[in-house]
Parts: sequence; C-alpha cells; structure tokens
Amino acid sequence: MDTSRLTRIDETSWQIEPSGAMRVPGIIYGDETLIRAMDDKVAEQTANVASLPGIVKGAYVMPDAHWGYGFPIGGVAAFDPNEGGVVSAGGVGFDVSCGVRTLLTGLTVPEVRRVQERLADALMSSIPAGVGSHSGITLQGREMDAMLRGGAAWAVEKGWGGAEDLARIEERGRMEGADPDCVSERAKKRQRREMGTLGSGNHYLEVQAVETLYDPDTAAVLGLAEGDVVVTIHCGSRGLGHQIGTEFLRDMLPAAAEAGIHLPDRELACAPIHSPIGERYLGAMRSAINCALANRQILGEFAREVFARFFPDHPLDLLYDVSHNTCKVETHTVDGRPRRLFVHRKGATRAFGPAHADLPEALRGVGQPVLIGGSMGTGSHILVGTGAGDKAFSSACHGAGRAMSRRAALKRWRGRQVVDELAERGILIRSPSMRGVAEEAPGAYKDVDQVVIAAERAGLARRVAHLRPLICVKG
DNA sequence: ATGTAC
Repeated sequence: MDTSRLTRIDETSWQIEPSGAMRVPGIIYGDETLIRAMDDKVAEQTANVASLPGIVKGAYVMPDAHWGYGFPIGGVAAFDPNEGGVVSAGGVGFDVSCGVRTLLTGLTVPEVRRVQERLADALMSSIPAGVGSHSGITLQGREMDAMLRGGAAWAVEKGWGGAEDLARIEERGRMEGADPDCVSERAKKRQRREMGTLGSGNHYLEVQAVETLYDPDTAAVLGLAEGDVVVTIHCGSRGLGHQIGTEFLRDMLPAAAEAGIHLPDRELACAPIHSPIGERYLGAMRSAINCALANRQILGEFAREVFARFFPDHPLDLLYDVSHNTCKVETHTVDGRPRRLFVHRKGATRAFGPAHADLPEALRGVGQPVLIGGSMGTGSHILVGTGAGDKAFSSACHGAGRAMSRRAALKRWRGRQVVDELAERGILIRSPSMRGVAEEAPGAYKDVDQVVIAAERAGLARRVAHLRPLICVKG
C-alpha cells in the first residue's frame, strides 16, 4: 500500500482522509511493514466502505487485512439504522460466523507426546474434514429449523456437550433474531449432512502446546499455564452460510439501487437495515451464525470423545468460542452518546474489554479472549480485549492472513514435503488433501507474531499466550 | 470460504 496517501496518526494507526463520497475516514491499524505489504486494493475498498449510508465514525481495518469481496477481510464497519444505515452481505463474508474455539485439556506436552501419532490418527478418523465431508449427522425439516434457531444451545440439548459450555460462547451459544424462514431451501439442503464437519481451506482442528506466556496472571484466569495442551477448532457455517451469502449478495444489488444507494463497487451490495431484504438477510445471517456455533459445538464434542479414549480423567473444558465473520447489534458510545449499531466484522474478532456485561463472570476481570489462528508451522495466539477507547468498536485481528495466493503456494510447495518438514519439527499433519496442505504451507502466510504485536501496540487487544501446534487435522 | 462453474 502506498503510504503517501495516508495520514499517520501514531506508530500503528493510519488514516485515509475523507474525500469524494467518503462519509467518514478510513482507519488502518498496523506497523509500517504490514501497511506497506497490504495491497492498494485494501485502501480502495476501505474508502468505498466509508461511503456507505449510515456508517458511524470510520471504516476500520485490522493489521492482518487483505482485499476481499467488496469489503476487505479484516474490515470493521458499524451502521446506525436511524441514519439510513445499511446491512451488507459482503461486509460479513461468505463463511458466516467462521470462528475459533479453544478447549483446555488439563494435559501437559509430555503426556500428549507419548500418544501423539495415535492421537493424530484417531482425531483424523473422527473429525470429518475436507470438501463435502460428512459426519453421519443428518438434519432436515423442523430439526434443521431448531438448529438454526438454537445454535450451540440446540447442540447441548441434543447431547453434544454441557450447559456450562454456553457461557463461554459469544451470544451464550444462541444468536437471537435468527429466522429459519429467511433461509432458502437450497441453503438448508446443502447443510443436511454437514453438521459436525470441518470443511476445507484454512479450517482445522489443532492440538497445541502453550509455549509462551506474555501475561501469566491473565493466563491463569484463562486456565493456561506454560506446557499445557489445548485443542483449537477453526471452522464456520459450511455450505449453508455460503449459500446465504451468495443469494443475498445477488439480491442486495437491485435492492440497493431501488433504495437509491449509490454503490462505488457492485460487490458492496447492501440494503437499508429496516427494509424487507435487510431484515430477511439479518434473519438468515443470524441462522447461519447459529449453524456455525452448533457446528463448532459438535466438533468440540467429537474432540472430547477422542481425548476421553486416551485420557479418561481429563475432560476438555471450553475456554472460549469467537466468531470472526458477523454483523451484530451492539451498543457503543459515540461522541458521548450510547448508540445501537449494526457492527460488521469480516475477518475481525470481537474484543470486548474487562467488565463488559456480555462476558461470563469468570472472564469479566480480564476481558474477552481473542483467539487468533496462525499457520500450521508458526502457531496461534490468545489475546484479551482491552476495551480501551472502544477502538474499532472493540475489535481485533483474526489471523495471520495470506501473504501468497493459493496458486502461488501450489507452485512452490508439495503437500508431502510440507508434511515431512513439519513432522521433523514435531508437528503432525493429517489431511485428506495434500493439495490443501500445499496451499496452506506456513510460508504462504504472513507472520502472525508481527500481526498480533501490531494489534497490541494499536491497543486493540493484548497478548496473553502463544501456542505451538502438535497435531493439525487440516480440512 | 464453497457440492472449487448453473
């Protein structure tokens, strides 16, 4: 990105001054290296988002951002329904409520090392992974609708996990306002056999070691100690969310024109929040959020079943579950006035600070866990929200972000070679797709450490722990 | 991300 077009606010905050149709500034967080490495298209897309009706304060961009469909991935934008604000399917993304959950095992690295190969094989055979994978669970009719209304709470009622899990999931495991009647039959049909499946691409289940603690006191509250083993799952709403995204991106284009909204880019298709299609999208998108929450709940239970075979005395406790592709109604104080806003986070994690009423009591002293997935080789990070200044409506980054296209990665690496190199470093990869592994080679990703350091310096969240992968089941 | 094109 050409930094000469930006105003540098401080070490890690850069501003695109409003010009042309922009209603608010664009704010990009990141150190100079990250900003320079970003495509100019990120700045262009940010300026486009800043021109949408009803946008409040600014169009925000996280340090791991790259250009996406309409909105940048790593973008945050909030809209006020009372000022003509819009909702945009492109502002949420195709994989609605894609997210990350981390479970504590109470095990230490040597205990897991002893069974690492067998554990990897067992996870691989119990966690459905890859394009079009199936778990054996089928849902249709009223049961599908119950899942779409109930999310992880539905999954718990059906026997996947316990009620204590729900407090540790955003929205307490169940997104209000979901309306399965707004979800097309085609979207439901695609999901019929996909509950409890990981999917493909950058989705994974990892067994990880807590390698470094940046804040041992906060880590202790989260239940993390150096040398502990945790399980992290990254996946979303599978075919259902994708179908909803596809349909509403298509249908919001004429709707925007009818509402008299000028779109600088047709990929920014959106509709007024209080319009028939805006409300239908919200009903469908919230159903997809529940689908993703239920999916991660079921996958977490599959992991519990596998671990119970190896370690019957070590139940897995849910640390937290975050979604990073959502539009949620939240109250934020803007210019001294609390306002009810529709906050779009696309490739961005909610990062509420300490004392926030939506956090479970056990976490209110430290802030919301922010779970950041890295690559297979470099590991992941756990941060907590600070709430300080309510920056970017209390949001933070979501991952490392690709540094190289899938195509370029395929030309550079062979999947088998990536698996062998990681095995030498004690990281066992299991995947149905060696092509997928090559595409996901650690070298194809940005340096996640640099991303989270930038997020911390920008005051979006603060680092608590770095996790190193031991086993990765890759979709 | 995605029954990797309807």
